[in-house]
Amino acid sequence: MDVGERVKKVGIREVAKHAGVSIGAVSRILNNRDADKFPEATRDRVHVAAHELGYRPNMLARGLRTSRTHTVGLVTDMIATTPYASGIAAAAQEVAQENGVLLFLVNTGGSGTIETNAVDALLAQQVDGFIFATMSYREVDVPERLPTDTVLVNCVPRSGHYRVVVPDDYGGAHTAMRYLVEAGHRRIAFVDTDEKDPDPLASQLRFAGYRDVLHEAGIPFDENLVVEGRSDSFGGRAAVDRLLTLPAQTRPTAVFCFNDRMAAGAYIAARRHGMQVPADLSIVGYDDQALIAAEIDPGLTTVALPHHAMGRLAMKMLLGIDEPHEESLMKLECPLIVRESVRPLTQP
Amino acid sequence: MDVGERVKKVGIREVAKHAGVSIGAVSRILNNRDADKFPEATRDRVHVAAHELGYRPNMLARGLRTSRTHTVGLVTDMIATTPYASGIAAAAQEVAQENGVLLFLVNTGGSGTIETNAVDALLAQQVDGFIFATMSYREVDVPERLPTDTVLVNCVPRSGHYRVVVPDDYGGAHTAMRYLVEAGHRRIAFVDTDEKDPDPLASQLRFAGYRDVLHEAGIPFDENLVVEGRSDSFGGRAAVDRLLTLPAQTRPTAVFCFNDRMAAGAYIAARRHGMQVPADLSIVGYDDQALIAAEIDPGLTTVALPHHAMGRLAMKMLLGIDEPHEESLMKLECPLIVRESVRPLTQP
DNA sequence: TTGAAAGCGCTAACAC
DNA sequence: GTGTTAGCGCTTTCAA
Repeated sequence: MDVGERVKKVGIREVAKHAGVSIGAVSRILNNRDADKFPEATRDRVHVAAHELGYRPNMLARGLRTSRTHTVGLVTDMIATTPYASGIAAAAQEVAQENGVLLFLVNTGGSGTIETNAVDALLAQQVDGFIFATMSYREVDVPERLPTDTVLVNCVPRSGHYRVVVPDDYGGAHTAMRYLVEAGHRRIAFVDTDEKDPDPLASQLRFAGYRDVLHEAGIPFDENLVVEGRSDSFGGRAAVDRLLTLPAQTRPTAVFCFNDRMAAGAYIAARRHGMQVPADLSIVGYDDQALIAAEIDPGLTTVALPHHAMGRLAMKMLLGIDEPHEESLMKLECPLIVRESVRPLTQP
Repeated sequence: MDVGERVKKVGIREVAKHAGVSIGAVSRILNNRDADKFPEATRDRVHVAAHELGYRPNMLARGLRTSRTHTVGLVTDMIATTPYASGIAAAAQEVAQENGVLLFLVNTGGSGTIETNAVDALLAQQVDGFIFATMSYREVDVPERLPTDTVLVNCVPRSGHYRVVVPDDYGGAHTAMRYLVEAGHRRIAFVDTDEKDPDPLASQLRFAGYRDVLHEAGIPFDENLVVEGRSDSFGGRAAVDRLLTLPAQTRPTAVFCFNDRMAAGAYIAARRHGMQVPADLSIVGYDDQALIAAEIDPGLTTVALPHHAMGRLAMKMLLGIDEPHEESLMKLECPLIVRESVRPLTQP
């Protein structure tokens, strides 16, 4: 298909001939393996020859010989249309690149068979390691044959022992709720997702943070203030709509939403009820979702998910850089991003 | 680092011994290379042995021998936080998977040196081919050493000849504008991006569609109705804000926005001016951006970018499936997605 | 200080 | 029908 423009493959052999040394010498000099034992003249000749010929080592051959391919596999259950966690992959790739490692990316869409096949294919390519990441923070059945030195991101294994990198959702929710309580809010609703199928750790932890802050602040828990809906703006809107039809005395002054999409729905519901955000209703989200949180009006105060940090850390752990992490469970902070959707409440 | 649980590598040799045949026979039987010349009994023995031993071919060795690795490299300028075009990568990966090919993903962030290094690294891994994709539709300087059989997605090469897959932005804009004109609008604004740095083909083509429909409909072009801003909701809001302070007679009844983020800003501006969408202002976006277009209130009528289709097609072209595409420039349709942000205008 | 040679696991050409 | 063998391009041990 090509018109022969693909340069005739130059291998170590041509370099050796060109430099007038043996191929063994070339290999050792180019790889700095006791290269200092060669006189500088020889080393230069080799380097020059390699450069002139445009020599590029064949990583297949090297990998076959050394059984290290400088490739890693990242398998995720991410779905095409979900920009959610693509930051994880991007960050992992970034670190890989910084270390001369190439990343195989496989999207399984969550299918177990595809996962297994992907792992097998990757294993056949002799990858040096795996990262297994999920879109939402949950418990997972780890695919068969996934090596035990794999790093899991955004999920915990239902069985077996792996290194794991997860967001501190409990802490994030706790911070957000304290922010609301300290702003004087006492009737705070929790707008949860109703998608409880694959053990939704995120939802549980965020709810726990909600409940505990209430308790710590001596605010009685009111189950009427916990509502559920689909985890998108429609679900958020419907759920908050229900909240806002409550009698004025029991109606919340603030809502803490499971995620930013639901929070966006909360804005819509509030508007439909003739309420201003944050004047009449304060709203806090979760995720710091690009294209939503910052761009909505008014800017949404929310908790950021450390996708980038998780991706980077996972790859570093896998590549064995930055050793200090002896923990095998890394919980990363979810910082509160303060924008304009919460207003301090003067105590009634 | 592992506790030796990594099963002792079983190669073709063990399978041969186990089945009582030679390694050549195993290779040919397992690869169906004139496997029919072997009696069924032998073939079975080999298959059984391979299965029992959990044999997995080493793709490095195979690749070294056959010089086909069943891997392809996808290099993009995508930025971590931009979910924009991740659909391209997901779709490409999907097709790769369907064909037993593994995808190397490299994010360059647009840096030329990183691009070049990525291409070299990928070449060293002996990938079978490349896809080069950009986040926004524009002209690009193709990285050095990128093979000429690479498929470009969402961009056209400034020089050289490559197969290219791009969205039909002119057509999309044309469709959207006709929709507006047919709804009776005559004062239609174009809210363009002001980011003209890397030749913004998208912007040029969408503007051309805008201008041409106006002309075809006999509507005079009014330069006051073309405004620019940053291509996010803030820019859209500011630009539309300017539009809405125009005197009532010249104020637009509809705005066609460069993208959905700007359209979201247009909603905000309208609201701030006490106007309803679409009652007082009709809005059309571009991109059909996930998490925005469908979830905003009211739902945004917009033009969808065929990211998924582009990714699939590009990979198919690269892998040589679906041959009928003799064209080397594939322009993919951008369908209009009708939601609720446009209202028919009764002619004044 | 350098070269020769033995493989890494596989495929393909050639024997038998 | 099946076995043998020569590499693919590289690293690495052992000799010289």
